[in-house]
Amino acid sequence: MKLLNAARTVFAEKGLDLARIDEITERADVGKGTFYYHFSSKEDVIGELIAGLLGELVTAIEERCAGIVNLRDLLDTMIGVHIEFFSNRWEDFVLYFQGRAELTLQDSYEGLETPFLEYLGHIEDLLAPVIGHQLPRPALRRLACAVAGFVSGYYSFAVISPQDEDIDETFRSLRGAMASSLARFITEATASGALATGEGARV
Amino acid sequence: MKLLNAARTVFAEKGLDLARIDEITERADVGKGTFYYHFSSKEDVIGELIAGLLGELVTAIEERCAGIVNLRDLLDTMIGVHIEFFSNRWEDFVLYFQGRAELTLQDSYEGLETPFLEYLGHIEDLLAPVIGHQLPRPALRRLACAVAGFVSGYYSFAVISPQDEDIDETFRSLRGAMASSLARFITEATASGALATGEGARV
DNA sequence: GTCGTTTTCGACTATATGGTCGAAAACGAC
DNA sequence: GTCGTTTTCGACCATATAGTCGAAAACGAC
Repeated sequence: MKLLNAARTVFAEKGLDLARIDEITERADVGKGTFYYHFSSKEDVIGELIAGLLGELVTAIEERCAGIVNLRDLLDTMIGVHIEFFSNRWEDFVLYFQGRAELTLQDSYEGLETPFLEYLGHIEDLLAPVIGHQLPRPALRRLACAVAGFVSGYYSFAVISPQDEDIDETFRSLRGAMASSLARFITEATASGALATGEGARV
Repeated sequence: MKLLNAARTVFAEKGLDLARIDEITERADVGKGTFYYHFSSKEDVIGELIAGLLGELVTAIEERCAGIVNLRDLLDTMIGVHIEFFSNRWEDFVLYFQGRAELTLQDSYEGLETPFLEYLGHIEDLLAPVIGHQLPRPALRRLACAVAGFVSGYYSFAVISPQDEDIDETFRSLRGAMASSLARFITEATASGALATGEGARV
């Protein structure tokens, strides 16, 4: 929809908080009333946008990762899906990242947390059967966090490097090394009992 | 200073954009005029806060990493410094993360980029002599991005996991595995020529 | 204790912006 | 073409908040 697209653009440009409804409606070339006819508030659009985005991402992950039984392959594919997904969708990456940043705050936008937790949940579900050991939920969650965090962490930092314009290309070239190292990371962390021990920390 | 501390707290609570000057001055228990006597604007405090934070972090990194010649040890120490630094400094981590999120936007706060680039620069300078191969600057930058991104990426995601309250503890337990895998990541990426090749992508 | 300087104060201004609302257009069934 | 429903419109309201400013307090040198 015209409004959602305009919103996506403006949010990616100004950030969730500083984006103005007026600017969204202007870009979408509709009256302000139209906006409030379709959405109940600013929070509402943000929620819809992020939920849609993560929904798509999850679908892509599920589709491409189904049936993979090898940890390294799974991670490689997962990373690959992220890269391909965000490739040429810069606005969506910013949205994803901004949404995540909101979550570190005390009062983030209503309903932002749920889609992110679902997203993590799906990653966990894919990881679980492929990892040798039987892991408790919280440990799995930590691994899912590591996977998602590593990918977006690198991506987000690479971004502020001005001389390096073709991030996707660069990222793709690092993908293999990253998948291997993540797989080893998981294998080692699991085997060493670091995760099982962390268990006692507070689960 | 009272004002800086109040500002830090409020920014970490509400986010850079939504934090109100009024709330900062109230918390600091000073008049509004006092704020504007010390800082020229909201941007000004943000800049000062982030620059101070990253300066401290860089100092800590330099101190602890000086003289380490082994890649794995260097990474382990680097990660360790980050963990220790942000341990019990939740507000500062949020600030760091929010600041980074701002950088993905078109018009981020004036002067936020510089301290982050300096921070990356220091990481690069430590990494460079320890890596076997001679790498071009942009490739080094990518590695620095990976290190910083991985650490904060995991940290930030782990945060939204509600059942897992002792993040620092958990993180500490994963530290070893992470350092090894990052070291391998770098070694492999360098050896495989992925970074050198990425060179052609746009350097 | 006086006087110049530094620092503090909070009422006030200017403005920006989320959200409302009643009227009008567009649509579509008949 | 008429009438009820859906959708659009943008002027308008209420409010929040960054930043100003003139006056007063605090300080400190002598």
